[in-house]
Parts: sequence; C-alpha cells; structure tokens
Amino acid sequence: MAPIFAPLPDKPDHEALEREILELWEAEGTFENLREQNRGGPRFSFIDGPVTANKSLAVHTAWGRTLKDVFQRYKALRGFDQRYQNGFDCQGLWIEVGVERELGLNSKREIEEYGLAEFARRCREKVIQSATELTRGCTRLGQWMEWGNDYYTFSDTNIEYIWRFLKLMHERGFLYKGHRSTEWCPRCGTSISQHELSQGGVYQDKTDPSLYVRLPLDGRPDESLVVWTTTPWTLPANVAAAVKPDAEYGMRESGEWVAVARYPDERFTRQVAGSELLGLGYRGPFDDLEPGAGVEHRVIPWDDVSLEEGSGIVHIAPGAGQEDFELGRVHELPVLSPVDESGRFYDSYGWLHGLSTTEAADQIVGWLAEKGVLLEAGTYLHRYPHCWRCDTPLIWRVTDDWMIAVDELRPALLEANATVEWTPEYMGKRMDDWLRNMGDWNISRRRYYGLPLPIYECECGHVTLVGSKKELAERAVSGLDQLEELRRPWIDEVPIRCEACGETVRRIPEVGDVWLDAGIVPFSTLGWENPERIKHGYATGAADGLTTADLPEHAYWEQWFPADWVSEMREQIRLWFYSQLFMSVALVGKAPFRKVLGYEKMLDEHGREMHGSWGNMVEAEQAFRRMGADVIRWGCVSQPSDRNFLFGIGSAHEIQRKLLTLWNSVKFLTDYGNIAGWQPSWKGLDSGPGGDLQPLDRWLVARTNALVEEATAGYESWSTPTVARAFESFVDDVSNWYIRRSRRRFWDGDTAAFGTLWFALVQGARVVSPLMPFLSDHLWRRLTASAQGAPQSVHLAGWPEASEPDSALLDEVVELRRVVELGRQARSTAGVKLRQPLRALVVAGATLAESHVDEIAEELRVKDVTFGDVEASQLRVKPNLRVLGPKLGSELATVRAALEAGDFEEVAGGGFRVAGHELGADEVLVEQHGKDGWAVAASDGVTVALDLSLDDELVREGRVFELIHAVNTLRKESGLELTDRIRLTLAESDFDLLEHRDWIARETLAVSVDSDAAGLRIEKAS
RNA sequence: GGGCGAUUAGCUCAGUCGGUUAGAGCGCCGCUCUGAUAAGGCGGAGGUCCGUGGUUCGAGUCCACGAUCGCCCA
Repeated sequence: MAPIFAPLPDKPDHEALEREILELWEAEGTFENLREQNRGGPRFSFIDGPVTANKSLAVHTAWGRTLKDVFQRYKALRGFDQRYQNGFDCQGLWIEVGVERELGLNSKREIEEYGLAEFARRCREKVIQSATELTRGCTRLGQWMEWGNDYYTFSDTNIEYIWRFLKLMHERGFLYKGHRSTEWCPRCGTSISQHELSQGGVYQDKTDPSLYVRLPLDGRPDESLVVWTTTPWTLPANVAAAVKPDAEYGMRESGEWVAVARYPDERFTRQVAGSELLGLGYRGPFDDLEPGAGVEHRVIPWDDVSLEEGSGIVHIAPGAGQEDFELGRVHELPVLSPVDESGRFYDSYGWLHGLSTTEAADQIVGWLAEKGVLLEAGTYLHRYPHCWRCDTPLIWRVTDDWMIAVDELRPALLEANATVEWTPEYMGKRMDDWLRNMGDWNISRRRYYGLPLPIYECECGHVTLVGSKKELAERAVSGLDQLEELRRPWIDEVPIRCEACGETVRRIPEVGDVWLDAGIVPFSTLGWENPERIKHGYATGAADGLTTADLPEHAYWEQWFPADWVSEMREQIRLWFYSQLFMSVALVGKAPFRKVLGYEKMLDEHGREMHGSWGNMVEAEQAFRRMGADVIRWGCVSQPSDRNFLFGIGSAHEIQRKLLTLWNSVKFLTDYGNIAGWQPSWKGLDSGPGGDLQPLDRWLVARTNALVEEATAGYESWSTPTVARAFESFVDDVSNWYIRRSRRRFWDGDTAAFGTLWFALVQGARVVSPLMPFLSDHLWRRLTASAQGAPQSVHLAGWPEASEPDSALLDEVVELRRVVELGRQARSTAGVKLRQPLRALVVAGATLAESHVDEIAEELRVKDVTFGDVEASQLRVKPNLRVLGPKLGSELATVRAALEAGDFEEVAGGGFRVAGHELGADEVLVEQHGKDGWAVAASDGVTVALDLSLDDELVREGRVFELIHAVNTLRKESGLELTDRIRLTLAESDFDLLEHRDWIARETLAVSVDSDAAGLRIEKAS
C-alpha cells in the first residue's frame, strides 16, 4: 500500500523541487486555473513598469520582481481579478549604446556608416534575445506573468500613442524648441535630460585640473583679475568675469585682484567692493583666436559667486556652462560655442581645432603658462556628472532641444500626486519636491534607435505634429511603401506637405526620450480611447510577431485605469513614476496609480553598488541554481524595502537553515502520519481540527489564527518583512514548542495531535505561499495529496479564513514559557542538569500559567509545582509604573527609591505601605529571593524557586535518565533503526535500577532488561 | 546652501500607545538534548540606543539644536 504521505528526504533540494513544481504548474495549468478562478472577482489593477530589454536577469531586478509577484499572488489568494502583463523597454540609449559596443562601433559617424536600417535590426535582435532571457529568469524566479503577452515599447502602437500625446502637447502650446545650455555626452553625441541625470552612478568623483588664471585689465597696466576654473577647455569660450557685488575684493602688490574672503591672511594694497569692479574690460586668454577676438570681455555682477572656493571671481563662458548661459541671457553676452557634437573644437579655434575637451586641457595649460597668465595649476577632486549609459564625463553645450513646458501643468501634477498613497511616505515627498522644482522636459535625443519624434519643422516656420500612422499616410508626400516600422531610417524617408506653405517638409532627425515610451504605458496597453479591441493590436511595428498582446477597447481602459498599485525602485520617482504621472495628468487630469510601493537599492555584501565591470554583479539564475529561488525570495521579502539591501551568500545559508525547520516539521508529521496511518481531511480545515483537543492543541490553533492575522496585517500594509518575521516565529513555535511537547502523542498515533499539527502546517503554507511559492506548494502537495477535496495547489486554495485567535490562551502560554525559561535559568545557574529530577518548584507572579502546572513540571522535570509565595529571605518590590505613574506623579520617584531601599512594610492583601502611600497588590511587582538550598530566578515580576535538595529516590531517577541517555546513544552508534527492539544488559552496579525496568524498557525499546558483571551492552532482538 | 531619510550588540536588523532589567538572528564562549542529529535547545559575554538640551512622574520612542552617513535638489 502506498503511504498516505509521500516521504520527504532529510533536506530540501531547492533547485530540484522548484523545477519539479514549475513543471507541475505547467502541466496542470495552475496559473491559468487561478486566473479562471478569480475571473469576475473584484479587480486589483497592477501595471508592471517596462524592464529594459538589454540584459539577463540580475538579482537586484529579482528583488523588485519578487515584491511584485508577492502582492499579485496575495491579491489572487484573496480572489482579485488581475492583469499580469509584463513589459519590455526596447528603445533608447540603453539598447543603442549596448549594441553599438557589441558591433565595435564607437561614434555616431560609425553607426551611420554601418547603416541605420541594419543597426535597427541589430537593436531589435538584442531586445528579442534579452526578452527571452528575462522571461526565462523571471519564470524561474516563480513570477507569475502572462509571458508571451508582453507589451514592447517599440511597437508602432506604443509609438502612435506617444505621437498623439505629443500632438496634444503641441496643440496646448506646451511644446517648443529651446535654445539653451544642456548637459551633453560627447561620446553619444546627444544632450542628456535633467531626469536622466538623476540616475544612480551619474555623479562620480572626478579629478580635474584646478587653474588660477590672470586676465589683464584694459586701461589699468599691471592689474589683472584672477579667475579659477576646473574646465580648461571652457576658457577659449570666455566672454566675461563675474564678481559678487557686495563682497570685498583686494588687489595684491602684484596687481592681481581676488576676493578678500578667500585670502584672509593676505595684505592688499587696495580694497574695494565688487560693485566697483563692474564694467571693467579685460583681455581674454584666447583673444588671438578668431572667435574670442571680437568679444568685449567685461566684469559682470553675480550674487551666486562662491566665496567658498576659487578666487571669488568666476570665469563666464555662456557657450560652455549652464549658469553661464543664463547669466549671458541677462547681461546679453555673446555666446561662443567652442566644441561640436562630439566635443571637439571647431576649426575656427585655430590650433585647438579637432581636439577633444580632455585632449585640449594639457595644451591649454601649456599655452597659458607660456603666455605668463597661469598663476597656479593643481588638481581638484569633485562630484561630476557622467553619461548614465557610457560613463563619459558630460560637458555643456548650447543646443536646440525640443522641450515640453511644465509650468502650466505643475499645480495639477502636485494635486494628482496628493491622491497617491506612497509607501514609504518619504518617496511621495520626494516626488512632490521634484514636481515643484523640475524644469521643462527635454524630450529630444540626437540618436537613432528610439521613438521618432513626429515633429515636422518647415522652413516657413510652421511646425506640424503628426498624431498617428493614419495621419502620416494622409499627409505623406512619398516614401510610405518603404516604411517598415515607425523608426529611423525608414520614417525619415517619409516627408509630408506643410499645411501652412505647401512645401515638402522632413521630420526632424531627433528621437524621443525613453521615458516617453514608458510613461504612455497606462494608456497604450489598456486601449485608451480605442473604439474596439484589436486582436494582437500591440504586436505592431518592431513588436510584430513577438507578442500576442491585444490592443483593448476604451471600456477596458475604464475598468483598469488607474492602476491600484505599482512598485518600482526609488530611482523611478523622477523617471517612470514621473513620466507616467505627467502624461496621465496631461491626458486625463489624474494620477495613473493609486498606491506605490517604492524600494531602495540592492548592493553587494559589503554595501557597494553592483556593477558588471566590478565583478560583483550576481546573475539571478545562477543564484537560483546555487541556493534556490525560494531562498533568494525569502531574502528579498525579509528586507525592509525602504532600506538598501545588502545581498550576500552568507544570509542565504542562514535562510536555508530556517527553512529546514519548516521542512523538518512537515517531515515529522508525514513520517509519523505514515506510521500511524493517519488520514488528513480537507473538511476540517476551515473550522479547525476536530477531535478531542488538548489545551496544547487549542493553543496551536490560536497560534495559527494569530499568524493569519499578523500576516494579513503585513500584506495589507505592503510590509513583507512583517509577514516573514511572523512566519519565522510561527515555525519556531510549532517546532520548538508544539512538536517538542507533543512528540509522544505522535508516536502513539493521537489523531487530535495529527489533526492540529496538520491544520497549522497547511494554514502556514497558505500564508507564506506568496513569499515562497515553490516550497509552500511542494509541502502543501505532500500534506494534502490524500485529503479528499483539497485544491491541487496551495495557490488555488485561497486565503485562510481565520477565526479570532484565543488571545487569553496565547497569553497563558507566553507566561508558561517564561516560567519554563526561568526554571531552566535557575537550573543552569545552580549547575543541576535537566536529567536530574527535582522535588519542587514554586512559582510566584505568573497567575496566567497556573492551569499549565503539568507542562511546567514536565519541562523542568520537577515532581511538584506550586503557585504562591516563594518562601523568601528577601523581597524585591517594584512599582507598576503604568498604574502608579499617572496616579502618583512626581511622588513616584520617592516611592520608587523607598521600595528599592527595602524601606516598606507588607500589609494584608498583598499590598505595601511605603513612603506614606498605600499600594495595592496590583500596583506593584514583587520578586523574591530565595533561601539556601533553593535556586531562584526572576524577571518582570515572575519568580521561580527550585528546591535543589536531593533524596535517594531522586538520585536514582536521575541515574535512570542518564542510563536511558547512554543506551540510546549506544543504539545510535550501533546503527539501529528507530523501531528496532533490543535486549539490554546493565552493569552490575546499576542493579538497583531494575526497579524501573518497565520505564527503561519503554524508553529504549528493550524487550528485556537484565544486569550482569559484563557491563552495559545492547543486542538487537530478532 | 536647501530638502528627505538613517544612526540601537562585532555584523544584519526588530523595538507597538512614552513604562520597570532594550530584543532577535548571525558570529564568539560554555552547557545541553539525542525519536529533526552535518540538525535542535539553553545560558553567557557583548549596548554612551550618535551627541546636547527640552517636554514628562518616566524618553531608544515626542520636540529643538548639532554631528556623521546616504539620497535628492541648487
């Protein structure tokens, strides 16, 4: 006959059992069944942010994926109907720069030589490859998503939705071409937007030259201004020098002017306010080069001139600095733009031409020295922005970028954010901060593989925005036949007719910021304003053939928008959360999500960022193989999401050990269940275990209900660590209290015990199944396989209906365990081991534990347990602060001191008279110190006293325990099975122990017990 | 310079409404159990709860100021 429970091995093999569960899910259609089960239930709308499809799954991505999966699974257990659409981010610099590297290309020119069409195909291939890997990794993680039904942001459908949005922005007058100074990556050849700068790793320490340069003043022989710069390449673009008008400036004997505050110890021959220097002319360091020659250099005022560093006079180059550019506007300064797209000097810069900004630095220093205007050259370490993708230090260039003005929408954005419930709260404040301070949105990038901006700027000055593919077709002059996708190079070959002047006009070459791609997702994937559902309507353009995703109809959007919940890392505040919020507020005037769970960063074991190039990046699938996905997931969910997560192997081992306790508990039940032939019943689950329950059983039922309650609270507040902690403590209670206390009942086949433990383990599995979907399902299946009517998978079992836990009983056991703990402490300090039975224990101050005398006696191996006053040589009385604090106020200190000094009298009824106050029994906590021959331990008002005196009988019983221990050790050493019977022979000296023959036989499974001169030995009985 | 957050044992972190001797896990030391055994249990050492001041009968917890770290903005 097959056993009722399939036997469990000694230890879980996570890798193997997870693969087995994955196969079962696949074969049984578990996920589909779950969705079917919840169809038509209340909706819980989750929208997954697109994951950049340029890599395989790394552990830090697995953190977020775990959180998403946990809450989707939890909501599914509670019957919510949900969407499970994964998304891939497929365009923009991340993809492009990666492919560029793989192809060995290193500049825009090389890409163009390679051919844009071919380049686009390579990018698409990269996306497909990465999407395949990510899907495999996430599946292995156990994330339940409708894989294959993904949205790809490079689909024409997504692009058209963005076009529509941009057209609307244009109609509302928000879209404009800005002429301004922006951060620029010379390698990528494009500007970088403000929010791209917010990504981790952008600001890095960088050592730059630190130069003090003299600028000779016009008409004042031998006088000069001293300016400081860390970017030598900007000096040829110098047009002005700024001073702080209300600061003091001083002239050194050498004629050099500097801010007095910067050189407090120096003597100056003259001192004037900065305002007196205004308007002075000076000769620029590169006036002999063509661009500088015609410039009238002069001194201008600027309140923000720093007196913390430099010389207190700031070199101003509007063509090479952001603040410089803004100042230039105010003071109508000329703009010299020294470098081209790739950061190289223009031909007009004479001997500098063709040099990059870094190459030029040395030569400029040399030149300044030669001219005798270089005062000091050193180095300077500061935080400097780098390209978020290729790590190249950024420069500032004045360029034309397409911008969306944000001021008009700003109040609405703030209002919309106020409707969002952020966890943790500070991330919501962070969003508010950003919304209040952000500048206009730079949406154009001078690159290739990205959203084509549908902007057609005619020479006549008219700007047309094309809002859809259909509109493009209607207005196209030519090139439609070759339009494979809405993408460069094909889209560039479709000029349209200018509606103002009738001329042919080409699209601007720029592509769009990736965050447009991601931000539109709550509209483009849900079918906003789409008249009817289009089968596979998302599989368009580059996404053709990659997904089965439909473009739903508008009514669907109404149902699922806004998202009830989204979850991403903190960085996304200014990225995806922002772009979504912006687009949503612009389109429909409200926030696209109701609740956000944000999480911090995953770092390596030592708290360092994980980087592919540092060799500390961990491939998720490798980690799953080594440790198991459940173990990684447990690590992820135990981590408070508002703190950085230090990921390491060490903690994984710890987790494996914790899970082993759960495993062993289930193994214990199934092993002895099989021996006893105990049959579980699914019916018993909702109402709790049936049969003749003992107090300990009722306790475990209450404990289990308490777990359900705690876990519910944790999940509902998006706090997975709360759930994980609650479960760990539950498992500990099950294993180290319930099972330990009940072992014999299982050996004896007590059905109430089996039923109770089974109930606890099965309910426990349901509660943790969102956190640990594999192990929970594996154990569930082992436990319920023979229970008629039980769902096939824990994930189909729904959320447990728990009745109110019996908190009085739970409290009793807490107190009981405290008494036991104190008893053990007392034994330990007295040096009396547990194998030595003792006569008596007196317990004071633990009234709740009174009904558990037998358990206390057994745990502490004492004959009698009595509750009452410990016969004390000394009383220690403490005030019950919670009660006495409010009652006595400042008198409390006096009372407390008197009690501590032992300055009190006992009065009838357990009260005390102290310092002129009558304290009732409930207003004090009493601890007693015992007399000689007793071991006493006390804590929190509970005192236990252990009678240490031994008599012959106790000593003999102690020897029996020692003997049983010795025999069982022998059994084990002889390799006997647990059920093997033995013949036992004692040493002659233990002859007197034969009085306890039956007891010894029972504990050692002996069929006979004798003694002779040959000494202790055992022999297997046939 | 402004904002947000953090700071509790060697390490990683809990700490409820302000309450008595501040906890857990890991690590360390000792003990123990032996029907979970390459596990389990108990005990111990280890703390300026970042600092200072305030509120309060009472502060790890609330308030103010400061320090350090992280992040964001300028």
